[in-house]
Amino acid sequence: MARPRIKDVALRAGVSEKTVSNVLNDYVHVSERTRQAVREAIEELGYRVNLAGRHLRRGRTGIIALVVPELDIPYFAALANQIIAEAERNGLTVLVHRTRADRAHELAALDGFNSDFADGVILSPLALTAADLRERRGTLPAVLLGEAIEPGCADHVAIDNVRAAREATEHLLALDRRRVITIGGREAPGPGTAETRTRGYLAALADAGLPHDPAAVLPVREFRMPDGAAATAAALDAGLRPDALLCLNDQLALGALRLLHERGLRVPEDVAVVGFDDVEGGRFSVPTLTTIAPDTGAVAREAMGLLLTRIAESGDADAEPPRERVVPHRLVIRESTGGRSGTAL
Amino acid sequence: MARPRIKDVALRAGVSEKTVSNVLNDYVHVSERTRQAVREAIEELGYRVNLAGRHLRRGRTGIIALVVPELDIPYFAALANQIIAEAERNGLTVLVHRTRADRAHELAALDGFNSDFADGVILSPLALTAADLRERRGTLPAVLLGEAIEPGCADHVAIDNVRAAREATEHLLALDRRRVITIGGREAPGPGTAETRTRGYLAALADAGLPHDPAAVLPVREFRMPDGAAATAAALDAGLRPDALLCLNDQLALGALRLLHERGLRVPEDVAVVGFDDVEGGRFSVPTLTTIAPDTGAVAREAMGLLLTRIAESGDADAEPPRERVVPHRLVIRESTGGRSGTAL
DNA sequence: GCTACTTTTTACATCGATGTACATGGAGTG
DNA sequence: CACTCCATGTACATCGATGTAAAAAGTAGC
Repeated sequence: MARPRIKDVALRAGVSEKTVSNVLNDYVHVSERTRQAVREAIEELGYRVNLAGRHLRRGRTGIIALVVPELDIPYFAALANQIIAEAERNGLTVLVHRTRADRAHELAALDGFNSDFADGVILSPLALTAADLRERRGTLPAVLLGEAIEPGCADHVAIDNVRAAREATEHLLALDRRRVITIGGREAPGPGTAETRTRGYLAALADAGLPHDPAAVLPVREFRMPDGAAATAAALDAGLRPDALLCLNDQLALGALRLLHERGLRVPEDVAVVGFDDVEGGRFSVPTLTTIAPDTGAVAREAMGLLLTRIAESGDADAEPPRERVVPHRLVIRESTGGRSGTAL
Repeated sequence: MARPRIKDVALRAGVSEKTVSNVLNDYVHVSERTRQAVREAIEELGYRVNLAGRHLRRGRTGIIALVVPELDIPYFAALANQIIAEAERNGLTVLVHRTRADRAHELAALDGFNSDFADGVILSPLALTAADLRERRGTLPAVLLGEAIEPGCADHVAIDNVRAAREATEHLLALDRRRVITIGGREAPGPGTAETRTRGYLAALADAGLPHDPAAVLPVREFRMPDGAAATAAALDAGLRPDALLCLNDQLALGALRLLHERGLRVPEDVAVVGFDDVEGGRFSVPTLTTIAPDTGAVAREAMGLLLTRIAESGDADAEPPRERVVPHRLVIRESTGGRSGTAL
């Protein structure tokens, strides 16, 4: 038999369709007797609400879109996992899109182009500009992660990247490293992860009274292992003799570790290495990886919280101004900077 | 102004709503003039179809659900990435759920309980039984990945796990290793990944005329790095003196590599290590990891293909019987079994 | 027993797009 | 020129659930 409709349930329970709907939605003024009867009818028919109908009527889907550059970058995978868990906790479902770090895709995400079903978006942008955000026409509730495009443009959750990079660099300097280079850095104004972390790095150098060599900031195309290895190779081949690498994420760092190994350089004796993100791979690498560990659970929670508020507000003219949430991070010291030779167990 | 409806477009273009709908759906019999007029009106109003309405009317959402144990296991993350890409290519959107390897969650996924929106499901089960599948009442089109629950229960895509494990084991035996143990193995009948791969391992041992020590098959709770490290530690502590490890996925292998390093065992000189999945981490580990590389692109393509066919068929009484697709794999030999010291670049 | 409430239930319109079935009009045919 | 035929366009019902407004049923007070 075809899937039962609310009408079938109503018929069977001997009440009106609206009453069934009321039971489904836990409306208060339904007598216990009726409620029971409806429940039974639902049970007997194996009825389940048709979300299409509900959606059309209510204008909400209970789906949120999560938009990340690529899902096979462990940090984003872990984040997605957390966000899905968090969504589940709130009775929501997560639709995942990837942007491949493409500006057009990111813009489309904000305007809800591919996520027409979504009540809101959590976006991890890499290529958006502040102007993009200001000109944004869509009104889809959105929360940005990571990149701090510009304060006040949209709800935003991230760690304090400048401070984190500064702390990581200070840690390296405290180990008496003096030739610290940055893999994945980009010396430029702007809100990007690369830029903000580079600023933290430069600030730490300046504080320590160390000269700054522009050649020590090595940009990469993507934040993946091959890029980390390639950039490190390029640095060595260019004659830089770093005694420490500040890698702007763990993937870059793991790539760098591998390359240093291939070049016969010992970590941390010859070169110390730090990463960002605290992915699982860095807890089992040889050597294990010192890293800045953001509280991703907090990122997911805050992002979801902000988004839910936005969704609830949507339609209100008196919506709150954009909110900023800074989540905590900490420096986890492991073997790659001389930390205690941790056991994997 | 409120979001425009099809009605507004019709009004503006001076045609009927249906005509607008026809233009939207590329219906053939619309004169070029009318088509243009409608297009302009759409443009001017910034109209976009409301998927809720369309969904209700059509009964299809263009959303498919992808259900995996956890998204932060690199293999599943990579797979998800591929599937999302494949879905995009077909104009579909992917909803992601996690089961945490929980049978109830997996069942719910098959019945579409949390994926009510989805036109179909791609499920990577870990805990389902053949009985579950046979008793399945839901009619949501579904494709299973990986575990070969039982031939003929549902559409299914996987590599030939038995053969793959056999090849990997033969590779180790060809290196004159005689004490090969299996991390993550499970000696039992059944269709699970652990079970099938273990069978391949045992078959290779038998073929080589080697005795089989039940203690050499070490089950794990999860297929993650910590479990690999723990199981390896347990094996060593139990007095096994393996000269090769067949790890049933790369995460286990990477965990094992780390632990072997901690115990001062050299890879591959003292112990050779093989994994499954060919995740990126194994291409940059020290040493790099020999592994069985499934063609995940093919997995994604086949799964999507099967699912689309199923969705197209759904409703037909004369649906095809369950289909099986075996995708190719290959053994990639790297340093952990003495392969050429590959460069990371 | 009647009024004045409140609680419970119902009929109906509605959300937005599209399928059905039919009306229209112009081209082609004998 | 009447007539078929087909391309084009339209009115209306429909998908399934729920908000609105109002009817029906119940309760209390006098």
